[in-house]
Amino acid sequence: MSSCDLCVVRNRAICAALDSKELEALNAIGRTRNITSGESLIWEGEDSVLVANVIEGVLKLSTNTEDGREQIVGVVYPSDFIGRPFGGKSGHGVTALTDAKVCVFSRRDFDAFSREHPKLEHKLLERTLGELDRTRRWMLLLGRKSASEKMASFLIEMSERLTGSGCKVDADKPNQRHLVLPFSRQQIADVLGLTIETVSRQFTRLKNEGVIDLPSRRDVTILDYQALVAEAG
Amino acid sequence: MSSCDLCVVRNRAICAALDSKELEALNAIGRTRNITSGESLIWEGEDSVLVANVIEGVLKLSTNTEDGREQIVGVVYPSDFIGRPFGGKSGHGVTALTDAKVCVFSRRDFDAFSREHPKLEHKLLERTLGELDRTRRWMLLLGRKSASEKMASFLIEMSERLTGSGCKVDADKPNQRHLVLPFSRQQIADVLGLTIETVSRQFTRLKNEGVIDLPSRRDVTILDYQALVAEAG
DNA sequence: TGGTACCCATGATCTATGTCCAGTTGTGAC
DNA sequence: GTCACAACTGGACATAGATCATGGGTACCA
Repeated sequence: MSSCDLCVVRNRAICAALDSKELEALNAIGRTRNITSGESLIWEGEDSVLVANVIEGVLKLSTNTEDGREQIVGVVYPSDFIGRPFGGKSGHGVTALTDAKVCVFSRRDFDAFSREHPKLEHKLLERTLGELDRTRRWMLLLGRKSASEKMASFLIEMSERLTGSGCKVDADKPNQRHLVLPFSRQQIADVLGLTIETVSRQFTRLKNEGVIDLPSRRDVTILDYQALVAEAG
Repeated sequence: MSSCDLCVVRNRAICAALDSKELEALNAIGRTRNITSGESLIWEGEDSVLVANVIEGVLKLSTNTEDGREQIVGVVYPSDFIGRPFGGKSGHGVTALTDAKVCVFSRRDFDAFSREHPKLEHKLLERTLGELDRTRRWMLLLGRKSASEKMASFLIEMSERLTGSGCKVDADKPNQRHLVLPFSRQQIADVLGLTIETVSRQFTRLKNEGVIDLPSRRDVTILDYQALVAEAG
């Protein structure tokens, strides 16, 4: 029995394209790896040497200007794919925001394997097209939205992406939900293209307006989801 | 002889993955279409019904907020691929910036064809991965760069993308190059997440500093490429 | 050759957000 | 417990870029 049979993302990651025999072959060239919060798996600008599937945890993709400003260009969750297949350099670093578990492959091995398995490549293509859509939507936010619109959009996105892992919707209160952010205030600022102070002020404003509650630094209770949707623009 | 044999992007578009027999089959489900400047091929939010290859011209991909602010999320050139294969809605409109010629396919037909031709899907995957890299790089610009850095980055990107079609490098003057922009001032603003006034002021500043010259509204002569690189941050 | 409509440049203001800094809260070590 | 450090909040002020307003080019059409 291959260890993949026990994998929690077996049916959601790109591996879902493979039958058990193929999966065994893929498993033979990969290995699982644990990463602690804050640790990097890939660095910006280095040659692409490895790719991976996320099994557990949340990781950020980020780029920096030479003088140290940072922009988070993507966030990946369990079952998401990481890395740049088919050559080239990695345009962004990949760093764990929480403790994480990933299934890593040498990029060369993975490239060769995927070229022989069109169903896998097809899954990867669908996933990449989806990621491109999501990224382009985020460009509208970065280029054209105000700080308050950015914050509202961020909280909505978080409540959608964290469903199941860090976000619970109570059947009694459909307009209300609770989430545990995998981000510090600075990281939220780096996602939204704002400063930490602006993010902090937006949080307190939303709290004062009764739209959210902040039980602790990493916890957010959305009290009025519709108000957020209206504010997201 | 299929009409593809005469196609100028035959060896650069995703079609390059196909042999002449396969190409004939693809050609049978596609047709060329001329688009005049300003005309749209795909509208934001509509179901994805067609995909296409660009043969001639330049087109923009853009999204809008409900109250009319626009962000250009991508620009496509000859040999680039347009549209969203494998279902879903189009997240952005596609509009010609110049007169253009494209090779269009029904999305359903194309989906079916590509699933039967892994080499085509592979090309499409490589192209999509490249586009995702480029898009993520642009996020750093939108989220973290100043107006002057944005303008410098824009002019550099233009001089790179237009090489061959609208940009000439003179061997005598390697630090100098000429380009014909496919954008109005407003469209440049929509690419950079700025207003038209800021774009205009940046142009005159760069001109006054001797970094560029502006022979006409759509023409830019870069006089000091290195200065632009330094300013792009 | 004059009209008209768009596109662009530029000056004068305004304001959202950045910057700087001081104070507070939470957390983990010993 | 308390010490030390990092994360966060919030006030005061500065400013890049937006907004508003005007006038000049340039192309197109009659």
